[in-house]
Amino acid sequence: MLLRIDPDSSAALYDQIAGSVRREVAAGRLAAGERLPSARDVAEALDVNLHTVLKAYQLLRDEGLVEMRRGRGAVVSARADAFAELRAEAAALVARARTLGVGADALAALVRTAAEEA
Amino acid sequence: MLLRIDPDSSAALYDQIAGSVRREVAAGRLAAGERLPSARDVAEALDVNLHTVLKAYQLLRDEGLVEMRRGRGAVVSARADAFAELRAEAAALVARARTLGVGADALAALVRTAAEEA
DNA sequence: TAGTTGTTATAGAGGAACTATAACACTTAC
DNA sequence: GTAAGTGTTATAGTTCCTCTATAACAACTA
Repeated sequence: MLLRIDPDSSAALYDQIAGSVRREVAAGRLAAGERLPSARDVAEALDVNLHTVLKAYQLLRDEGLVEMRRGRGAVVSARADAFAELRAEAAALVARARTLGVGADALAALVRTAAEEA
Repeated sequence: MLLRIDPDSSAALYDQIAGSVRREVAAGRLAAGERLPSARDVAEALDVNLHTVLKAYQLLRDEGLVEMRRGRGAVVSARADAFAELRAEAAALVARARTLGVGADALAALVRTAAEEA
């Protein structure tokens, strides 16, 4: 489990943390059923407040990627498998966008727009 | 040109406006070379501040979707054609994600993550 | 020349993000 | 049972972004 954040990024810290977890899941380095490091451990490792990590975890929970219960910690949900499956297709779309001169920001916005239409 | 915003949405107003323009472009209702309505007109129509509209336009410029020059207005760039081409593929990815139980937020985040990796 | 456009500057109100501390409820391991 | 570890909730303060408001400026068009 490698979680990275860039304090100079314009993206919110909790978004960066959530993004790190998604990256691990999509890459298959974090499979369904596995347990995430405790929020307190992550907070200490990244030198960030506990609540910031918890907000990231809750965001992932809202997305259905992890399940959380107090006392037990955060566990990657079964939906993670679907997430990993989508990875290759997402990467293909990114590559295709790149050949057309469309950057990451624009593509992500386009996908979000497409999702809102359906 | 139909620009809509939802004041109750959690999304930033300038993001909603930019999203509206992307939607028009992706749907082919706004083609390369066409001119966007002036920021002042949009601001008045949506009952929003001029700067909020300009921030949306500047965001689209950073994405390469429009070109702006003072006195002349904002014009849809040639890259818009590529944008429209990507629309169908983006929609297909969204549909596939939906069958796997992955929502819009999670998918958009995944695409952004995939883009950052490459 | 007159009108329209994006650009830049300044200032303020409101809300979100992040931090900090503390207590609580549930689970696991001993 | 007890202790340690977990997410959950509460409160409060600081900082930063969003949005508004006003004004002037520079480039283009008719």
